[in-house]
This record gives sequence, structure tokens and C-alpha cells, in this order.
Amino acid sequence: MVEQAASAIARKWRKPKQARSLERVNRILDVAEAIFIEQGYAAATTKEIAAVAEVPIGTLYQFFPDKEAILQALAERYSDLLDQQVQVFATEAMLVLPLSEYVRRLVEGVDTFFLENPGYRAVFVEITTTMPETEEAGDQQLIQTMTGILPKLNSAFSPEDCEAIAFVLVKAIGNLIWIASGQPPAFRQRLVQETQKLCLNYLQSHFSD
Amino acid sequence: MVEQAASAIARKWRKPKQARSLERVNRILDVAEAIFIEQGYAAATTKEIAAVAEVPIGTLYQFFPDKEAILQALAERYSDLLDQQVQVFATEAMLVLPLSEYVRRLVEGVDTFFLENPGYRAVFVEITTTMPETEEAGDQQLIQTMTGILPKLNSAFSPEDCEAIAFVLVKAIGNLIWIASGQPPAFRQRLVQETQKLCLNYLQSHFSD
Amino acid sequence: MVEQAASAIARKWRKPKQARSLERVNRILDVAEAIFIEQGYAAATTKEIAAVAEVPIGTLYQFFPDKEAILQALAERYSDLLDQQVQVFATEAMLVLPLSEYVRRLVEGVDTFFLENPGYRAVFVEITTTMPETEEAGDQQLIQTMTGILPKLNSAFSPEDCEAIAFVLVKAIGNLIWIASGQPPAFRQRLVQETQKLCLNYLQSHFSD
Amino acid sequence: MVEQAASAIARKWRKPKQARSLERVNRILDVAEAIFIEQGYAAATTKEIAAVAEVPIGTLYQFFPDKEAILQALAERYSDLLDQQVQVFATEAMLVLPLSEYVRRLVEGVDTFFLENPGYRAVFVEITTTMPETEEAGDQQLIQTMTGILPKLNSAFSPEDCEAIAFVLVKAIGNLIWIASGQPPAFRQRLVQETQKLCLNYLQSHFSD
DNA sequence: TATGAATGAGACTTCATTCAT
DNA sequence: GATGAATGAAGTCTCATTCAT
Repeated sequence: MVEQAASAIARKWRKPKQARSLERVNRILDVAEAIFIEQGYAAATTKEIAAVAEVPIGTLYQFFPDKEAILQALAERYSDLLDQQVQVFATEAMLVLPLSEYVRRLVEGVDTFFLENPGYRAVFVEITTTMPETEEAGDQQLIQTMTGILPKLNSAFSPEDCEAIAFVLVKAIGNLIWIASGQPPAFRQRLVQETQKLCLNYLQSHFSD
Repeated sequence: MVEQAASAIARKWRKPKQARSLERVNRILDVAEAIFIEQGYAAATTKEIAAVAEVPIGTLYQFFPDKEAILQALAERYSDLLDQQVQVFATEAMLVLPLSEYVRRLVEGVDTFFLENPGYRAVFVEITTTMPETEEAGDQQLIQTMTGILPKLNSAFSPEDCEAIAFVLVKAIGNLIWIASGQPPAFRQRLVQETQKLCLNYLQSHFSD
Repeated sequence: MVEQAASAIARKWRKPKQARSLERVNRILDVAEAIFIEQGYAAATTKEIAAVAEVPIGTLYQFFPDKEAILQALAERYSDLLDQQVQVFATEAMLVLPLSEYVRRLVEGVDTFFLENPGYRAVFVEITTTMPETEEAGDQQLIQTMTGILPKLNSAFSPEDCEAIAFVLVKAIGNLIWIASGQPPAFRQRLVQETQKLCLNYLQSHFSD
Repeated sequence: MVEQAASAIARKWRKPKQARSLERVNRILDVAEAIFIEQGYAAATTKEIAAVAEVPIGTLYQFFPDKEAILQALAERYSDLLDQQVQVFATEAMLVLPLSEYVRRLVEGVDTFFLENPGYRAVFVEITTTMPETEEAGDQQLIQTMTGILPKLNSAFSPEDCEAIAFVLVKAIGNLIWIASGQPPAFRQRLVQETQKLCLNYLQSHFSD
């Protein structure tokens, strides 16, 4: 009890700095995302980001060396999140599903991710233009994850096959669902279905090789 | 008579200027494309474009109301070019080919186009960021062309089917082949094959519905 | 007569742009000098210089790529002026004077220059720190001029002698009179005399080698 | 007794701290000197100085009220050092030397000093720009020392003579030898000789007044 | 006493576009 | 029509110094 109290106090006294920093970094990122979505990266100003995040501009520059770094951090935050989502499909629970169901869920998962993270689009549109290397980094992470999953779906795949197939799947799903997310709901729904069909038949054709 | 003579003279005097104008416009577009690819649209300056194109900045602004218009003009130039390429696949000579051959040629045609026109995607990536409204113009034209072709491959397709399938094909091929064009030759070749497989199986699955 | 009038009109219509530019450049330099003297180079702002010179800041940056360039231009303006002053001592009229009178006038000429150009000090103090190369360039110009004069005073000097002696004279006079110019009048006068004595005896000792 | 013990203990506890402080102050000064030489005073940042000196920035500001104070401390450190060097020339052993030998050694001593302390002039050049008031402190001390020496060389000098002559000698030697130290070895050697000649003849001329 | 995160005024500079010639 | 000097709003980023811990 006493210990807990002490540790609570200790925490109260020690953490603040770090905790406040983290909170500030996150507030900056959240605000930056909103502003990038609203006005685009080029039109956004670091001054406004700092003002809305209620941190002095100097503090912003203590965390991020320049404006680009904010975009990059945002990109990484999203990449990690999406990769986590995809990692789920490496679990036994998923791998035992019929392929059609597996693909259905995979594509739908990505769709849901884009729906729930409207910033992803805005951020990566900018990234593609400004820092293609960073975009690649994000996709590469996904491709690696997918490359690790494929042998579990069909042990006959060679490593080269896995890499190529994973590449195609990640890029195709990523691009199509991303574009779909900007379409009217009905058409978006249709595109999701088509993407599922596209990927399912593609995978099946590889299984029957 | 008098009119004809006058117009002849007028032509004599006007044409050279028009010819020079056209040449200048094209030089501006060529230079702008190179600079956009190299530095990105945002970093490029109208002054540099004019300087490299050896055109006074004031003259540049006589042809293009603003910087965006240059990008837009570039987009149109490309769209027409690629669409011409795709239109070929609406010809009888192509439509009689076996589907696998048809798809093979289609994808390869796009691959060749990107190889020969490295600026195409670079330009459209910028457009996506800078003028999302205009973006679709490029792919949309292709999608329409493809939407017109699909019924000829399978008359059972409803208009909605056609639109959705064309959308998926154009976007998937466009994106995958574009990315492939930035990969090492061996892997690029493999990606082209995979894209063919992806599209072929997708179309076949729709034929057997 | 008519011709003159025409040319006057022509001048009136042709020059303005160039004349206005030159006038502006000079106004910027004059203002910059005053502000550098008053506040020092580091404290001066391009904004203020432009404002006082009544030119838009953008115009200032059309003539000078950056703040340093203004200082450099100022330095060159002065270097040329001082060199002109020294060149006078290569004329026959001066060379026939007795050495003591020659040296007296030389040192006094430099003293007068510093007195009449209070900006020289302020500018070169900054230059010494910020762009030592430019300062050297100025002195080198003077040293060359002096190196060309010395053989006329004593044809026995070897080129190496000339260079070394010119170097010593330019640096010694330049530094001492410069420092003298910042001293109270009476002491300044004394320092000028001492500098004359210093240089005269130095030269005489070389003549009797 | 008790007091002594207490003071002993106190010393035991205080000294180490003082020793550490001194070491830190010196490390800061050493680092600052290096950075001032390399980048100039204006470009140097207190943060970098602290970082390279491995001292927290807050600690730096406990020793030096502001950036200028570091420069000032550096100046004092050097002034004392050079003045010690010059004081030697007030000793009997030196004063009995022939004037030519005396001057030879004096100039050579300064040359050696600059060679061994490349930072001296760099520091004082900065001071001239940044804090002209303080500047003189350095040379002024030398001038005073020299003013005290001159009567011993020639008792006929009036105090005003002494001050003027000392001023000229200190400034001339200081400036010429400093510049010489930045020249290629052969030319530097020549400049040292010329400076000796310059000063010797100057002094001799005063002796024969 | 020691620490170093936080601060924010303000500096420099860019560049799309215009319009007098 | 052609030209290119002129414009000035506004953006990014720095850094000496403080003060809460």
C-alpha cells in the first residue's frame, strides 16, 4: 500500500516531463494530420500546427527537425498500425479459414482500416510525392509481413514466388481499396467485392500451378 | 477575292507566329515535365521552367494562366497518348485474340508505354496531390475506353459490371506496372507476368459467372 | 539640334529602367552602410535596409542574393575607392617628390580617406570576421598597386623585395591609420606622424641596403 | 582548532567542486575557442559549446552570464599570457642587449607566441567586432607594458612619446606578425624579418631625435 | 547546486504573378 | 504581342536564455 502510494508519488514527480512530451508530440501529430487533411501538406504551416496544438513553435521544432519530419512521423504511425492489422492474418485462427473467407476478411480489414483512418489517404498522398522512399518503407513492411504469411497458405511457394505474390497483393489491395475509399459508398462496396474477387482468383491460380 | 488575298497574307503573317508558339508551348511542357520529375511539382519554379525552356517568363504566362495549368496540360498530353494506345485494344484484330493473349498484350503495352514515357505517372502522382479533381481525368478516360471494350469481350456484362471491372483493371494495371517500372529488370519482368496472371484470372472468373 | 533633342528623348525613354536600378542599388548600399555603422552587421536586418531605402524587400533580393552580398558590395566599393587614392602615388607628379614628402602625403592621404569615409571602418570590421577572403582581396589590390610603384622609387628592388615591402607598407599603414581614425584627434594626429616616421625610415633603410 | 578542522573538512568538500568547476570552465573556454576560430563568434551556439565541452547548458550559464562573457574570458586568458611574454623584455637581461638584438627577439617572441596560440588573434578579431569597448583591453595592456619599457631604452622619451611609440610598436608588430602567421613559411619568415627592420629603424630614428 | 526542456520573437528568403514599356 | 523587373505576403526555422524540477 505504502509502496504503491510512494510509487504513485514517484511517478507523479518523475514522469511528468516525459509524459508531457509524449502527449505534446501526439497532440502535434493529431493536429498536423487534421490540418494536412484539410488544407494539404504544402498549404499547412508549422506555425498553425503549433498554435492549434497549443505548443510554442520552438517546442514543435524540438521534437521535429522540420516540417517534413512531421509528415514522416505520421506516415510511420500509420504504417505500423496497418501492419498490425495485417499481422492478424498470420494467426492460426485466420489461417484455418477457407481461402475465399480469408481473402474476404483481409480485403475488408484493409477497407475498414481506411474507413477508420481517414488521415491515411491524405498523409500518403503527400508522402508519395514528397518522400517516395518513406512510402516504400511502409509498403515494404507490409510486403514482408505478407511474404511471411504466404508459405503458411501454400507450402509449395518458393521464396521468389512469395515475394512477387506478396508484392502484387499488397500493392493491388492497397491501391484499389485506397481509391475505393474515395468513392461513393455503393461503388466503394462494389470495388471492395471486385478486389476480393481479383485477389482470390489470383491466389487460387497460383495454388493450382 | 479580296478577302482570299487578305487571308492569304494574314496566314503568311500569322502562321509563323503560331508555329513558333506551338514549338514554345511544347518546349515549356517538355522542360516542365523534366523538372517536375526531377524536383517535384511544388519545388519547381515557373521561373526555372521558363529559363530552361528559353522562354521569357512573361511569355510562359501568356500560354498558361498559372503553374497548375502547366501540370494540367501535361496531364492531357499524356492521357491522349495512353488512351490512343488502349484504343487499339478495341479493334477487331485484338478482340479476336484468345483472352490470355489479349491480356498479355494489354499489360505489355502499358509496360512499354511507361518505359517509353517515364513522366506519365510522375505527372499524375503530382496531380493526385495538387488537383485531386483533375486527377481522375487521366485514368477516367482510360476507364471509359475500357468500359466500352468489355462488352465486346463478353456481352453478358451489365453496364455496372463493365464500369467496375474496367475501373479495377485500369487502376490495378496502371499501379502495378508503374511500380514495376521502377524495379530491377528481372523483378520487373516477373511483376509484369504476375499482373497478367492477376488480370487474366480476374476476367476469366467474371466470364464464368 | 534636332538630333540632340531626339537623343535626349531617346535617353529619357530608354535609360529609366537601368538608371532606376542603379539608383536603387546605390540607395540600398548607402542605407546599408549607415545601418551597419549604426547597429553593426549582425543586428542590421534586410527588412529595415529595404524599408529605409524605400525599396520592397523583394527588390533588394533581386540585386543581392543575400545579406552578405550587401556587405561584400560595400567592401568592394570601398576597396576600389581606396585603391584609386593610392594609384595617384604612381603618377610622375608624386614620384618626383622627396621621399619624406612622398611618404608624408601617402600616409596623410590614407588618413584623409578614413576621415572622409567613416563607413570603411565599420564595413571592414565586419568583413574581417565574416569574410576574411574579401578583406584579403581588397588589400591584395592595394599591395599590387604598391608593388608596381616601388621599382619607380628604387630600381634596385627585386620583385621579391617589392612584394614584401609593399605588403608591410600596406598592412602597417592600413592598420595603424585605421586604428588612429578611432582615436581622439590629438592622439590621432600624433599617430599619423609616427606612422609616417615608421614608413619613411623603413623605406630609407631599404634604399641604403 | 575546531575551526581548522571544520575548514579542513570544508576544504575537503569544497575543493573538489572548485577543482571540477575550474576544469569545466577551462574545457568550456578551450572548446569555445576552437569553435570561434572554426565558425566565428556569431555562428557559434552556446548549445554546441556546452555539448562539445560535455557540460550541461545550464551549467555553462552558471559560469558565464551570457555568450559574450565567454569571449571576454577568452580574451583575458590570452592577454595575460601574451603580456607575460612581453614583460620579459622589461628585465635587465634583455635591456642590456643591443637594440637590434632586442627588437629581433621581441618580434620573434611574438611570432612564436602566435604560432603557439593560433587562437589569440581570432579571438581579438571577434572582440573588435562584437565588443569594441573590450577590445582594447588586450592590446592596451601590452601598450602599457611597452610604455613602461621604453624609458629604460632611452630616458629622453617623454611620457607622450612613450605612449605613442608603444602604441605604434604593439599595433604594428601585432598586426604584421599575425598576418605573417597565415602566410606560407618562406614568406612568413621574410615578413618577420621585415617587421624587425621596420621596428628597429623606427626606434633608432627616435633615438637620434 | 545542477540540469536541459521549453520558449517565441523575429530573421532571412522565396516565388507566383503582374503590368509598364 | 512580348518582355522581365518588380512586388510583398508569408513561410520555415534558430538560438540565447530561463526556471521548474
